[in-house]
Amino acid sequence: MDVISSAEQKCADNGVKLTKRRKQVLTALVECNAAVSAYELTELCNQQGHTAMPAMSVYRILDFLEGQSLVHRLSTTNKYIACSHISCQHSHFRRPQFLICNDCTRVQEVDVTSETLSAIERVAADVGFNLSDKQLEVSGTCSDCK
Amino acid sequence: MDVISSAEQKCADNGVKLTKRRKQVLTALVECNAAVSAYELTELCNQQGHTAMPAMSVYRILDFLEGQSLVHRLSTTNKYIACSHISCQHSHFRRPQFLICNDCTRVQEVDVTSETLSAIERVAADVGFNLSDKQLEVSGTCSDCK
DNA sequence: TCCGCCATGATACTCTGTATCATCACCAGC
DNA sequence: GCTGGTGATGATACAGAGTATCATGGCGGA
Repeated sequence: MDVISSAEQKCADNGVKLTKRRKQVLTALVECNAAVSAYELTELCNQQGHTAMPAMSVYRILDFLEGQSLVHRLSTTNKYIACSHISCQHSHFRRPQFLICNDCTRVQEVDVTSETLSAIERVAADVGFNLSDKQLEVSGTCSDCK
Repeated sequence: MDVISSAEQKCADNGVKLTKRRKQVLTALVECNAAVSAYELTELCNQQGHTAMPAMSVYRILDFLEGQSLVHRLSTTNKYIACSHISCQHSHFRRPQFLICNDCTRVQEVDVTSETLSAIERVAADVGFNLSDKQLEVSGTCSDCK
């Protein structure tokens, strides 16, 4: 079962539809296999595109896909990547951690270990801070680039 | 010794100057005691302002101040805060961790514990990733807002 | 078939950040 | 004091990112 079919299934389970346009955006993002900005993604869609994809739609569709946990938004770089776990039964109850390569912009999605999380929570708790559910983003150099 | 004088001293030690304009920006940022965008800061400067402060200058000056570790840039929100340690002898050899309150936008700057850092490094190393020197930013709710 | 709802199209706008060149202030050397 | 160089600032224009708003289109249910 390919990625898009899995995504379609997940949407159906949630009672929403993965329309043609949404598929087109998700497909482009999956295929480019990197973190891209909304405008870069617009361009990608338009390259393979039959009908023009306006940037406005890409933003809306990315919001939708993010809500379905099919894509992730990296707030440090304002870019988007396809979730690594579309085809599996992985749930996002643990906060994801993104390793962003400074050289090739490739992004690796890993799970934060409970060890990491509790270490961060402890530091936060010391100053009376409650963590919300946001993800962790750290940058560095990936195995290919070093 | 007040914050601005300390900042001036640190700049002098590095052989650079904290000019009148730079002081003005730093003062505004210290006084507002929150994370603000470059344009918000521009407005703040212009409110108390004698002579108009162009946004362009604020960007340049923020770059400068960041280079001197007098301010920090939060990349998840594209905002800036004054460093909490201007008046003390704190060095930034450890990576700072920022706790960002979703409600009041107040930001708490704490040191990453070596425990946290090594936990994250271990996860990264598992997938062949070398961390660079960037800071950690997590969001949540501060003690005043909960 | 008609209506309503949601997705998409289209346009305009704001906010953020950068590039570029002109001007100014300050210091060194004469 | 004058002059020239250097770094800081001023001013303008532009590129990029994201939002607001209203119009249009397609699909399912009554």
